[in-house]
Amino acid sequence: MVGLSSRSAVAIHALTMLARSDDHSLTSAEIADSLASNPVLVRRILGNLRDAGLVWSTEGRGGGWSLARPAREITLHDAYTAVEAGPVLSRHAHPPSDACAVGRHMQDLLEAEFRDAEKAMEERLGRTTIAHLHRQVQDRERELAARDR
Amino acid sequence: MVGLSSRSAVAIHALTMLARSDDHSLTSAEIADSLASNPVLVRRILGNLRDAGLVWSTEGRGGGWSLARPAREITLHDAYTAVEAGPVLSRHAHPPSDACAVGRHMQDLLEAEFRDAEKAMEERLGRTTIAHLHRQVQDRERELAARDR
DNA sequence: CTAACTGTAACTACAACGGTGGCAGTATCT
DNA sequence: AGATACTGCCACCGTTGTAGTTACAGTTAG
Repeated sequence: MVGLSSRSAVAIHALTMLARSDDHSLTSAEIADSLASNPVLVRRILGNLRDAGLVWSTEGRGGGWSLARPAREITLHDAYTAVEAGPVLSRHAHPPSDACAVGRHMQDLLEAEFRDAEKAMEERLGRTTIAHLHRQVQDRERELAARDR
Repeated sequence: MVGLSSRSAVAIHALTMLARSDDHSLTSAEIADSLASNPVLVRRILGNLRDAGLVWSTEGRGGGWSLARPAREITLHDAYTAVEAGPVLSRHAHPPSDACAVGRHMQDLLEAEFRDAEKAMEERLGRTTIAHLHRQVQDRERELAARDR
């Protein structure tokens, strides 16, 4: 029931913020503010994104984070795989009994099924880019501005 | 990284065992043996499957568990939804800041994306039935028997 | 009435999570 | 030089969900 960590959500949120300000870098504190979280957590996750080549950071005063490539070339799947290590559907906690015909084969069979299912999910995540989310945010902001006029 | 619980794996494993012995019921102890687990855990999970109408149980001596409908009418998705409550991709831990344009909309946008992705996964799980897994187990057993001849 | 089951509650040990504080390293500004 | 503002990293905390276990009440068949 607990689901996976919320790291993907944080990563995608941060990437969208970086896409929004592509002319200047953002600090982990600024991103943490938007997330109502704290800078260390943000740096942990953005560190993963950097290892995956999605963003880069500069140290020292005036430092911060920027996208390493155009937002339209970063998918949600990229963010997901960068920060979320394990499988989504978890397998048997122990290997089942070898004395049972079902036990002998179920692990293999489930592995194949679960992998396919996860692949379907990841494939769907790969269809949306950060640029797409960024544009949606802009559209919604424009809509709000028009309503207030 | 931790992924979801292994309840789906247990549920599918148990359902396949029940499909295999559709003329007699199985006890939670027998199923637990095959899983190298323990009966209480099995009863917990099969209880969920019963609530979902996938299996039924009889109490008392000679009691046990049976499928409530044909194995070809039970998909992995049925098992999954019966035992796994929460979302697979987890959302923001907190609502983001309302003071940030990205924060204002990201939760909604992510919800839509993640829901689509989860749907893709569930749709794939819905394509495989317990009967299918059962047949695969039989095939593999036949293959093993042929090899030993 | 005893044996063999389900059903459920209570408990343990453990792992991962979000979150926090501290501090070394690094770059910029004055 | 020295202060300032960042990243990077480590160690720790409290909370939560997990698998697993014990215990026991309820139910049915022999």
